[in-house]
Amino acid sequence: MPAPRSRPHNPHGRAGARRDSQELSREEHKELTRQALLRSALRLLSRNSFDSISLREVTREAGITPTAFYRHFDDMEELGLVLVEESFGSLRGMLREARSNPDIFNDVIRRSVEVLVAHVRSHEAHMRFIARERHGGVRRIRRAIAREVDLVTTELALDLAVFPVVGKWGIEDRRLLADLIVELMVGVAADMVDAEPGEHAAVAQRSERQLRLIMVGAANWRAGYLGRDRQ
Amino acid sequence: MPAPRSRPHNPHGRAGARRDSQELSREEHKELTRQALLRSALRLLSRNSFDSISLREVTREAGITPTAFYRHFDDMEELGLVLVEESFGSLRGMLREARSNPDIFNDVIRRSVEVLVAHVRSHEAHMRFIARERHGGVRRIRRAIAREVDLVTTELALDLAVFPVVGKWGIEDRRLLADLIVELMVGVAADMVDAEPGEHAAVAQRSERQLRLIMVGAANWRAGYLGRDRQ
DNA sequence: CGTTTGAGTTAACATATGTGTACTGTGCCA
DNA sequence: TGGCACAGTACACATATGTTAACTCAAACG
Repeated sequence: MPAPRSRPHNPHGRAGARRDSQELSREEHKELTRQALLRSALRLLSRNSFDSISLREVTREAGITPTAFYRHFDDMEELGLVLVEESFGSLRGMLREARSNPDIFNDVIRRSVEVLVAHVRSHEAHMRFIARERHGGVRRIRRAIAREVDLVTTELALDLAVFPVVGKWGIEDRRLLADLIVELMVGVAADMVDAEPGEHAAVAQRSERQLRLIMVGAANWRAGYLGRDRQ
Repeated sequence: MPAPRSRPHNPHGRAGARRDSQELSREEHKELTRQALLRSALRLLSRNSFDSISLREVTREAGITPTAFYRHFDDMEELGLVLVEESFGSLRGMLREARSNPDIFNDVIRRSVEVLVAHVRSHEAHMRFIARERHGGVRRIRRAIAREVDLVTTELALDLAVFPVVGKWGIEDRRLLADLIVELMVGVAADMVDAEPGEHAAVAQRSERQLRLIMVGAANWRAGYLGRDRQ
């Protein structure tokens, strides 16, 4: 018995990571290891896809026993759904904010891209997770992400009403445009998390120009949804 | 011993799937089980992501023993890379063809979308695989897909030279546009494999309109890459 | 201050995985 | 026709997984 069972409990093994049990209430502690689990999952998810990482890996990374996992989540899937929520938590509000103050419509584009870029930078792991699982292997997670993306699209479609030309379109057509824009932005986020940090600026600039091109198309769009373009 | 070991070899268990060993040469047979492995993998990949399916699952589905796998591929990864090749095999040629005959430029759009939709329909499993693994968990596969997408983009950028307005742009700007278009198309394919077959037409129509909007933007684009849109 | 609660532990289970080694038996070629 | 190549098999291995059951022991509560 080289290491006698003299450490028969040691709670908050690494989970707390800040300080020991001192001056932390019981539920504060629980919340802390819950966060540790989420962050551990996120770290593993930057290398592997969701349905290939195991419950045991996550707990190992978080510094707790496999069985303790069940104190926090029923399932790995449940943890994944929380990650989806987290990922879209702040983004939606920030994007809407970037679109308000419609002083100069031109700048709305640049600001939206800036917000997205900033969000990708500060929530890189989350966004990589979203990009990876958007069409990934776990049905419920795919659905959850689709729902969130849909919300963003719907909001954008509504906000587009204040734009000069587009504002006169029907909601259907504005949704079409919103869909195009959101799709582009998701693509940008996906490209960015795969790119080197040094390339972020280039990706951002490219997508800004593409967004601008779309807006030119919108400004010159006519004759409704079946309008022929005037090549 | 209810089932005595009286079946001590039985090659082509299910792999052949057509007929028994009769009238099939040795290497024809090998090719057949190779195909069986690829198709089995593809079937599993419609439900799970690549790095979560196991070698054993694939062989089980194909009707051979796990160890026989190594007669065909070194690795699951190698099998994955073959799937990437297969997925882009016919698509690229068909797309280029759809863009040739630039009689009426307007129709090029509709025809391109048609080709894509047809390809998605006839290669649904492959396209789902691509959509799923484009940002998926396995590095080398991601890279391989990126390379293929890049080729498609480059080809499109070149072909855009024959269009009336866009043709006068520099290659850089044409690549920007090509990139936008390809990104949209990949998104369409991804949406389509997730959608019910009944919705295919709607998705196709939506994307065609979006593509048209982009072309309107291109037609009215001016003052180079920093041009301000004329809202 | 004694009791209860519950986050975390250890131990054990049935089952799954990738891969090595040794085999078998048939299609093919000399 | 005899022998070899080799696609496929059987068996074994170390290791990994999800989950159950019974526990410990400190914080929170009466």
